[in-house]
Amino acid sequence: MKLTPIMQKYILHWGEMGTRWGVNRTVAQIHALLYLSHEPLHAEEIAETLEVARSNVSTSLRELQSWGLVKIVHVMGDRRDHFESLEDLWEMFSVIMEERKRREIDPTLSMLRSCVLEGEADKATPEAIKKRVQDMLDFMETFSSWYEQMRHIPRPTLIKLFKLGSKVTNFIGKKA
Amino acid sequence: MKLTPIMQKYILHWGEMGTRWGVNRTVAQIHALLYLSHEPLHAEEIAETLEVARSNVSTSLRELQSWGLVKIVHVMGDRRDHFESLEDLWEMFSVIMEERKRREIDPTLSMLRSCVLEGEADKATPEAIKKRVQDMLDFMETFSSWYEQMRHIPRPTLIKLFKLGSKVTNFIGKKA
DNA sequence: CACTAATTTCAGTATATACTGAAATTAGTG
DNA sequence: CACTAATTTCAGTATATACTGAAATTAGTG
Repeated sequence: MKLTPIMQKYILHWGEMGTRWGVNRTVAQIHALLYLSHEPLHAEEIAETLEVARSNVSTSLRELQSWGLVKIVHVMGDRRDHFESLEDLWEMFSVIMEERKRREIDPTLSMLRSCVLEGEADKATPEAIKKRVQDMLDFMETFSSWYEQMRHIPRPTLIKLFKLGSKVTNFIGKKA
Repeated sequence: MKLTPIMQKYILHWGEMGTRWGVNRTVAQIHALLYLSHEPLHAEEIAETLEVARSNVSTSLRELQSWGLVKIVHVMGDRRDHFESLEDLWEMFSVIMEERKRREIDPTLSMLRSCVLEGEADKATPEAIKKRVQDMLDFMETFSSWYEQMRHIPRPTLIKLFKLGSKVTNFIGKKA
């Protein structure tokens, strides 16, 4: 696939951003490329377009699939696997949130809970420090349960809520 | 400072999480240590506690200060700089959001806008692809303006809003 | 303003991660 | 079921980033 300057700019920037979020450059670039592409691409084409090794593409695609951001499709008369990205951005966003929560927030909550638990019997750790741990746990649990509720709201309602922005406070202002 | 097992567990986990979010391990560990500590620490003590080079601590503290997460305080009768972390977690969270937006989202918005702009005169890029770029821009702008509104809501109202969770939809359900 | 403690800078090195290319494996096809 | 295309695995290498320790700088103190 031949990249136009606009596509190049987009993909390079995305790769750059990826690295800042703990996603490797190639993975982010492939995701960007597949998002832009209006048709599924096969691995060979991705490798040529981004000028990276075929094997690198293979690994990166596997990673993207494990996130649920990319899936395999097949094209009639072609035995190669083709890949396409989620295109709905709300969907994409929610998939990323979900995965990051599962991989990062949940383990952190476990860690915090176990710190609090061990803290009860532990006389070596000053109370002030135990309190900090407890505060962090409370904070993250508030957040986590907020998120848990948000993800069950039907998509259209959620979008409405977002577009409403700070106007929601008009309602709760009266109530609370 | 002597780390108890709980503190150690907390700090090591935090360092680990940091790396997944594009923050280097030592920076994240120092932040965790200062958050836990009920009193400001000087650089030497941080270096000893975490068993890293003094110079590394210096650089990392500078980074944390640039984020606004840590600030210098002075202790009577001691000429060394001491450091303490923000302790309010809502504050900490909002500082991190603010910085990440400034460093990552804003530049991405610029990139997307310039892609859309160049797209107008560009005949090489297929319309379908231009549309994807436009969609991404719209999505991120919705998000960004939502965030912009949220950050102007007074802290207590915001906290109320969070604790309310999905119940907010009760209100908008009737309205929208 | 000389002295010393504290801090920062920076070149060099270590470490972690990304990437390559060849070899091995898997899976379609006649 | 032999053949070949497609894909994956993996050891080796390259690259980016983190970290160290010595030297330079800064800034308090008598």
